[in-house]
Amino acid sequence: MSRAAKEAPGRPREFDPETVLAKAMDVFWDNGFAKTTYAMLEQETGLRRQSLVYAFGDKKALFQAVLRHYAQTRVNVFIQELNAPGSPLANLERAFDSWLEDVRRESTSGCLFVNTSGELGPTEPSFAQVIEQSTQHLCQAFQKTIEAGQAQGEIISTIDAADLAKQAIAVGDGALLRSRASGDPSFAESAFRAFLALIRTRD
Amino acid sequence: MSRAAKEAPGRPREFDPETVLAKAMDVFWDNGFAKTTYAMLEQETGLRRQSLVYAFGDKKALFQAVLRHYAQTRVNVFIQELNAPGSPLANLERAFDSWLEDVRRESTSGCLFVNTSGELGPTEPSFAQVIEQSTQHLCQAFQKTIEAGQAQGEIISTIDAADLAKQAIAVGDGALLRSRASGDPSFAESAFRAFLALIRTRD
DNA sequence: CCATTTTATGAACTAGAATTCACGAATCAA
DNA sequence: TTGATTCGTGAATTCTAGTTCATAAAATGG
Repeated sequence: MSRAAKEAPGRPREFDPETVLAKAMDVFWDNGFAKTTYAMLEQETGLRRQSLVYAFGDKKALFQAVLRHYAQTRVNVFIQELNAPGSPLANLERAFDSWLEDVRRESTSGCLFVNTSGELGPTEPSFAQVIEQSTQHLCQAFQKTIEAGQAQGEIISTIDAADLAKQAIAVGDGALLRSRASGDPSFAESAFRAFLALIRTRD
Repeated sequence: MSRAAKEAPGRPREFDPETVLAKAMDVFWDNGFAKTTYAMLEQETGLRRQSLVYAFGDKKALFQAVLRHYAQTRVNVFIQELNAPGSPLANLERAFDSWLEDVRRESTSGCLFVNTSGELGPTEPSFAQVIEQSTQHLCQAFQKTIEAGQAQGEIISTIDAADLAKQAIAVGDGALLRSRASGDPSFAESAFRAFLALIRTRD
């Protein structure tokens, strides 16, 4: 991964792109795409706007890189939590719990993909595509975990796992959205609690 | 409602505010708050920008009026569907069906409140308040319907109705968001189908 | 040491959009 | 008819924000 870091011809860049991307992500996450200005990005990253443009392209290209960074960090670790060994139902509970932790820590941030989908919808295909692809991966991970839970008898098996997976994502997205808008984590807590109780097999 | 329309001192306005508000709502609904320009609003409403400013105030005030109009029309008819006489479960199904119809007809619109929450979150309290209040009304309507269904034995009663109501809203919001982003109604169809199947009592 | 290439910086440019100004038009009261 | 009040219209204004230009700095290769 870290090869070919020496033989560059010109002046070496003085920053780590991943680190800068992470900082930029926070700015976009807090403010959305339209309301984020280069002045904010300069403030947070410490770079001048032209350096950002040079390294990542214009504002849209930068945001696209940010979305990919979000998918590779946030969403993928979430997927790994779902794929952990052990009880599938427990994995689901832990996944929702980690969402709740985010909501409790900084309730006004929500999910970057949810916020972006709400702000821009399908109007910017380059953004929508990144989000769509990552969401499908997440959906598959949910489905796989749910199917495993159904096979083990932990999760109700009278309902199609693919439908349940989509419902899980819908609940997560909706709850994060509402919690962000209201600044109150209790909405997400209620919704998640109800969902987990519903899919558990009765005994 | 339509009293006191004659005794105005000056020149009478040449348009119906409600009609104009409905047209403006469509523009904001399609484009979001930031991306909507006065040029678009002029195009759609037929009014000049200064007439809009004079009648409704600046852009934020206009959008606030639009949000209230949305609550009074769209959301309130939805609530009435939930409150209809007859089977509570059937009312729930009909309510979700009417959401689906919207998604199928114009899949890229979604819900104005969801889109706005995603775009602006809590940064504009005057917007967030209108949305929050309307959402609470909707939540109460869901809860009431669910409680009635539980009393009649149609709906599973081992889970708190308040939690279920929040989950219903989360599913609706999330599914509308995703369907808008992808342009595909099938996500909402799956999520709704799973939710309705889950809350129905097994027999 | 010189040519080349890439990066950093400051300033200028440009476009778009919300707001405001000034004036004409329409209605009512007296 | 006149004055007061509100509404409609077109243009000007002002400001913000993304993009681009020109130049300096720092590395590599021969």
